[in-house]
Amino acid sequence: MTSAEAGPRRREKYRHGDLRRALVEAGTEMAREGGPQAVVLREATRRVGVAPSAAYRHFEDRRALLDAVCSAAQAALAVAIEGELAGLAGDGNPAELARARLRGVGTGYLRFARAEPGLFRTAFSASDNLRSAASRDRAGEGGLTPFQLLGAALDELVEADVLPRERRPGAEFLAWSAVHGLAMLLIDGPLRGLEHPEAREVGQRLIDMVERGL
Amino acid sequence: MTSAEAGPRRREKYRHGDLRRALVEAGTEMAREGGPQAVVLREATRRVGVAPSAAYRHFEDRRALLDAVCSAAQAALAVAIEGELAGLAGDGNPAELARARLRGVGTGYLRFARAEPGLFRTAFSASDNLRSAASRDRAGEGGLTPFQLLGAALDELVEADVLPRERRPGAEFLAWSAVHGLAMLLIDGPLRGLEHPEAREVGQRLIDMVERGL
DNA sequence: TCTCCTTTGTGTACGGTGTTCACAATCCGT
DNA sequence: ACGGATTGTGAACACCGTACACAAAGGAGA
Repeated sequence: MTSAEAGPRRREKYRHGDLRRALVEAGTEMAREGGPQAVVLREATRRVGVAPSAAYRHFEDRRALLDAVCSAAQAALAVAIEGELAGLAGDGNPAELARARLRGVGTGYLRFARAEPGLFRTAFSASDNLRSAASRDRAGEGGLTPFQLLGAALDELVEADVLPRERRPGAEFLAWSAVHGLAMLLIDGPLRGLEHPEAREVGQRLIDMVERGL
Repeated sequence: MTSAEAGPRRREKYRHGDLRRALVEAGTEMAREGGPQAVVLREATRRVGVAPSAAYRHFEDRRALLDAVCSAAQAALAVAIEGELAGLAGDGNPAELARARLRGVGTGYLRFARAEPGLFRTAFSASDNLRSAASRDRAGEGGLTPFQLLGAALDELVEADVLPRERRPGAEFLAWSAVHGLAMLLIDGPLRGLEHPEAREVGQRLIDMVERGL
């Protein structure tokens, strides 16, 4: 008990314990509120209660922090898609189930984009991040990234004989393009402000187009 | 001739003449090099040779400058699409020409995205800008914005009896979604670095999907 | 032509940001 | 218990967007 008088309360622990995770969580919250632009290194350290330079013990860059947040956002998207898929029950017909699962990936994707626009934009903020899309911390509970979930749904479609096998290679890029583009239109573009029923309808219509045209 | 000795050469004209346009041009060049993030107000004034605060005589905000650059980028995109369309000659069959024109809009869009990724990203940087997409300074030589060019192509498709009239309303959003999404994949996403022949092929395949599924 | 007002660019200043670096506190293996 | 590696601190730098008072230039009316 050297100095227990009314000095400014000492920090409980000099070491934080898990500063890296805390910073990513703070950054994720900021991304949720304002997109990738809003994840500000100094603000993150402020929220965690730590000096700005402390972040550099765990991230080389602001960009590195943003990449971690980006991964977290992609994982959240994967979880949303998994949630959409979980409610699907096969009524015996495997072809119909496979189709429903592909639609589920699309609607889950769009639902997440509208529910969490900040996180969604962050998940796809430009960087070298998206190159290796197959990483554990970009995945959901099942261990699959959003991209891999889409690929799996397409594989099931082939297995159920509804998508010709020769059309399978590269099909994920076509489907992904369509849904991702619509998501952008809905949150940033001219379709912003479309309310739930209309947004849902145009989403379903787009997925119809993909199903028909794939 | 009050002070014509060896003083530091006076600025030729105190008034710049057309500072606003000069700033937009500088900003556009920076956007071309590094996307929307790279259009920095101070740097623009530096390139033009003017004090930073001078910009505020012509733009309320950095955001206002960026919006102007964004409009210029959209106009450039419109010109690129028009260029793609200009090479098309009808071989008598109006249905085939209409189809070719729709494809032209898509390939022009994708070509521009790959040729000018910085400008492309800037053209669709998130803001209130995209809401009123119909403005003269977002248009090409023909006075139509990229969005309106797509709409016109779809109208021709209806006129040529290849797209059923009841499917026309809202179709631009479906087509735009697909092409825009692919553009994003090609410049920022997992398809980055795809070279010309492959990129062109996946583009054509996507447009096939749209044509079939619309 | 002179004067006065409006427009447009200047200089300075403030707060915020990312980043660096020497230093201090803590933890951990020996 | 000790000594080195790890992790957080504080001060500093350069840069950014923005605000404000001031000065230079131009134009309208006498």
